[in-house]
Amino acid sequence: MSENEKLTEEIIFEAATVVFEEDGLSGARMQNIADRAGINKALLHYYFRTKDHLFEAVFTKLAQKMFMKFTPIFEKNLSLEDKIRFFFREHITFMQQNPKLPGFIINEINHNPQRIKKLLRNVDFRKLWTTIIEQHSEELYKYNITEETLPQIMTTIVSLSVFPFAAKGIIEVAFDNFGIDFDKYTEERKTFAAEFVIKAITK
Amino acid sequence: MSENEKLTEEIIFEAATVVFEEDGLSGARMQNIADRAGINKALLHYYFRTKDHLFEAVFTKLAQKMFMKFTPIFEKNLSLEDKIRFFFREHITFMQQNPKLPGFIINEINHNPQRIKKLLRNVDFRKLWTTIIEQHSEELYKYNITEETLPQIMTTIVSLSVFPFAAKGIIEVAFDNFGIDFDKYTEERKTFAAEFVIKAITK
DNA sequence: GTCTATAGAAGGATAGAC
DNA sequence: GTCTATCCTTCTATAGAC
Repeated sequence: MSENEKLTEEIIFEAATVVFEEDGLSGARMQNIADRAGINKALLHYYFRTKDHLFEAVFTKLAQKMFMKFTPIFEKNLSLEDKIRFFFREHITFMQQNPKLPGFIINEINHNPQRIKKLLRNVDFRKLWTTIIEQHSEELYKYNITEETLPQIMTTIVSLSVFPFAAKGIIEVAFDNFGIDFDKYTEERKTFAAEFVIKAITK
Repeated sequence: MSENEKLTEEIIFEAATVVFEEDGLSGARMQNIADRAGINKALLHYYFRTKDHLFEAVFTKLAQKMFMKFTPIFEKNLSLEDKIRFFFREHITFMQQNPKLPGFIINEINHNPQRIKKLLRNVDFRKLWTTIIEQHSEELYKYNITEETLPQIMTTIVSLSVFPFAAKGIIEVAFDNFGIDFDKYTEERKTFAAEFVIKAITK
């Protein structure tokens, strides 16, 4: 694979990323991707054979990028409260840089749940949870967290972080009426969401 | 308009609702809608002229259905805490019956923000908020709610309610690993989310 | 490896019979 | 009001020259 070939493939991939994120699989047009990459439509097929192949490559890369952002939680040597603060700060910062990613991934998975099954089949969620429990066993008595409330709390944390970006289109319009700026809102959300959760789970 | 015409139009509308909710505007096929309605493709055009017209009708109806669920909050004569409980109970119940609606609306608005502007242009958000403030002025000293934290709290409440349904595809797969049932989870969420918010905002 | 030209399929829309 | 047949555009994909 020559230097030049590598380059072209990457240019196509990046153009495809933008177009798929914007329009989704069914709404995206190969012509649009070719135009954005500054090359011919036929070249797309030369490098990626079909639209589905190209989409699959883009989706896998983006989904991994998104989900990888969750893993530092299981590694960091921080108190539970600082982990919550760390998560919201890092995750929201990431989405500020990729605001269309949450909506894109959620939508494509809803349209084709198989995609996520394939992607997450190697992830042992239970083991991750055991890790968390063991890391924080000594401080857990302080919080309203049990085996039963865990799913609620986990989804709550993700909801608070991801939803504003997934529903960006609606929220921006609603905020218009209050004269609120979306970027300022997401910046404030990093600390608001963290303290909100900590307050709620502290006994 | 005869009785029969009314009926056909409704059958088409309902078929279109199912297909658009499932596949989105760009993914939906007129043939698919016709098949589901048990009629011919040409009839779709007879009643709704174009695919866009048909979609517009369906989207408007569904979006109104969704947003109407927020309004009782401003009417009910309940304490603030009971309003929060009422909201989660009613709103989640509604989405249990329409689980694909949140993802559909969010996605279509992200693809075309104009849609929601048109729909919400008559809603005076500021007036609604003033109403809330006035209704609960005497009890507000109990809570960590100010003009500045209001947008955060409002979006937090909606996030906790809507996100699990918008991201249903992902959450169900993640829950598989824990042996958790999505329906049981959403049922529990009605009270969990309410108490979580109340705990967090109470001084 | 990259282009032009075009095949071939799919899907939205319409004409016209009944 | 409903159907069959078909038009016409759009889009994915490929053939073939360079």
